[in-house]
Amino acid sequence: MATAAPSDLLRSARVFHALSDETRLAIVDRLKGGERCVCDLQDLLDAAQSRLSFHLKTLKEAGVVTDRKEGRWSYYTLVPGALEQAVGALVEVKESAERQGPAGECC
Amino acid sequence: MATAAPSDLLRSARVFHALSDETRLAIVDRLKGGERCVCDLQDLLDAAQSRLSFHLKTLKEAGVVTDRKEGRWSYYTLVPGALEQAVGALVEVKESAERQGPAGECC
DNA sequence: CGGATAAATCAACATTTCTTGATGAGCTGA
DNA sequence: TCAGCTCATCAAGAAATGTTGATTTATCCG
Repeated sequence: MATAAPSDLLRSARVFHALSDETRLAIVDRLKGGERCVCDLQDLLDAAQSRLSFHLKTLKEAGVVTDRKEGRWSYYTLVPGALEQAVGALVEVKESAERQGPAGECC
Repeated sequence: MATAAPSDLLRSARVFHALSDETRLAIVDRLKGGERCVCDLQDLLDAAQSRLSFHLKTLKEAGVVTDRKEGRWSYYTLVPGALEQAVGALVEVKESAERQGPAGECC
């Protein structure tokens, strides 16, 4: 119910943005099964290599995934704890929506 | 763990996109306190009227909020149930990230 | 060494998204 | 009826985003 701090909103917005693209959501969905290399994702998602690289970079910058190099491969995984805040914010909104006591008068 | 159906991803992506903007997230945050008219949000967020209208439309199209007209005012509220799916998807990813059993070999 | 492979990066382009200021539509109250 | 208010919509422009097809870097193996 209390309104969130602006910096929290900003951080959540970043995560939501990372998840706002269908391709990225598909990537994340695959990573639920564990670590994957880019070439693997390429096959699974039937996406061009540079396209995948672009989206992985976006996810990484949002802190949702990390990578690890091994030989000529890059492996990506979900970052534990990355979604804490976003989940919290989302659940709060969801619960408020369900409470829906017609609230604070206005105008 | 099971990978999500494409249509689910698409729907979640729509919601995440709605929440991927700081202004919209601030709007939603205000609506947690209950129904608000546009003019009220305008004051609370210090945002130009047409800008607010634009973002409210985006949120409405994503199914996150609805509006109700009364006289010359429009009141917006959170839609109960709108976030079910997105919360579910997000929580699944979060939990997978925490399980992080180094999974299915690759390449 | 030299060819092949994995993946990041770049350049160019199209598309989408956001912002601002103006205009228009509907309601209200004097 | 008319002035004023709330709000949606439009038009124009700026900025961000996503796609594609090179090119580049690093690694591996023959």
